Amino acid sequence: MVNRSISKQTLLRLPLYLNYMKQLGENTPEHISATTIAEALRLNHVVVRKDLAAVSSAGKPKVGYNTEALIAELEEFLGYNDVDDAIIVGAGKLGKALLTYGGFKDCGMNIVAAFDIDEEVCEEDYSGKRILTMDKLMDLCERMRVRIGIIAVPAENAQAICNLLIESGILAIWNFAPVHLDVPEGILVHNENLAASLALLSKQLKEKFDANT
Amino acid sequence: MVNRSISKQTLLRLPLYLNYMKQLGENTPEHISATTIAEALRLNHVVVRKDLAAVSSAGKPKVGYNTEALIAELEEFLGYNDVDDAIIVGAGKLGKALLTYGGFKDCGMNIVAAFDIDEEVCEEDYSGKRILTMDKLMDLCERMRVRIGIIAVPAENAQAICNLLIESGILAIWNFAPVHLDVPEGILVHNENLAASLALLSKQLKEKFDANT
DNA sequence: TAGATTGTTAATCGATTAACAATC
DNA sequence: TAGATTGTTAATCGATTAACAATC
Repeated sequence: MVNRSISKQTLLRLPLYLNYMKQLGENTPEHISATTIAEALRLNHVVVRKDLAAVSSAGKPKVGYNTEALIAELEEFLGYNDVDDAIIVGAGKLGKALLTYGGFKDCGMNIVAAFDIDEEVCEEDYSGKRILTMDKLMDLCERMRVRIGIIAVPAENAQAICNLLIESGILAIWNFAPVHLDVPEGILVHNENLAASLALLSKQLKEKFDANT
Repeated sequence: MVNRSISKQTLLRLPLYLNYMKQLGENTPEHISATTIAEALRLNHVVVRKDLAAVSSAGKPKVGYNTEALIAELEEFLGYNDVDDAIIVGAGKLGKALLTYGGFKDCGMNIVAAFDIDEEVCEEDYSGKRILTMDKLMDLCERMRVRIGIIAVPAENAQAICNLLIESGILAIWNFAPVHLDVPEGILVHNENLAASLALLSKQLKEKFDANT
């Protein structure tokens, strides 16, 4: 398996392949070909083949890939096997939803706790996860060496929280606030603007209909 | 303003420009240049200039763009001015969080209601939004001509809900379940795999450190 | 006028697609 | 052996970057 120069697009497609194979359930064949996956996901078969070749070296002509082995290789490659911790700041509805979402575990992600300024919501127990007051944030991050922070606070507070996270040793930020965060060199930021995503879908739908008229 | 052939990448960057300008608050200058935006967002200035040129024609050499006018043009272009309706299926934590999230309004999106099989959570009132039983879904979609559906149900049920939505006249689906949805030709699907997104961030962080050692 | 900025045209880069060779 | 499939090499396409002309 050669790791170098996997394109961003490939990285985004790999989880799709994984999902598809995992969802086969009882219909899981012992072997699966790039063409089969491509057809199911409506992708070009050469794209899928190249993506898989970047991750696995176990493809056999005529046979394809051993499904189980390919799933394992994808999970390994995507880092789903070594668990990584993250914390959430902002225990509003979105923060709580993320805190208790069960799906992160399958991807090797563990949400340690959430933090909120509102003392009311704090110390509650959410399916085993705790919501703590802000003053405990820095200490916990340092003690547990948490490197990933999730920002689920209102836009107005996002930059201040971002600064605090960085001060606490956080190196990567998943930002749900619809603001651009100003961070020092070397800090990773991934913006997740849910409203803009939905609006984009709406725009694409409108355009499709305009094109047909 | 010429609309044709706006690239996917441009479409994803436009909301960033909009966010940036909206966040300036009291510091909002009367005019703003592509270079200024590019520096703040750490993008190449030619990229920003081209993106803006695709949306606006009001840029003046030496002066730049009128900030207010540019904001208005971006909002208009992204369709934030004409309101579009959407419904949510699945009123778990994520569904409820989306149902009551205030940020959709700014992007011209209106969540009409959520639906759930669990009668317990139904008929509750969430900041003016209602959670209804599944049997009311088809009728409401048809009556209000809702074209956008949001899937926030467990992965196992996502395909069945997807089929129901399409039967109800839904044309675009925002899918939060980590499954590939099989849809007929012409139905738009945007997959939002939150767990995979976070895991990708974790992987990128790991890789960065590996590269430095 | 000079300089900053827009906007356009050409060059480069990267990703996708096509064609083909290798192999079980 | 023949055919399906992998994997590789070349061609195409699209997006980014660079260079430059236009203009307020």
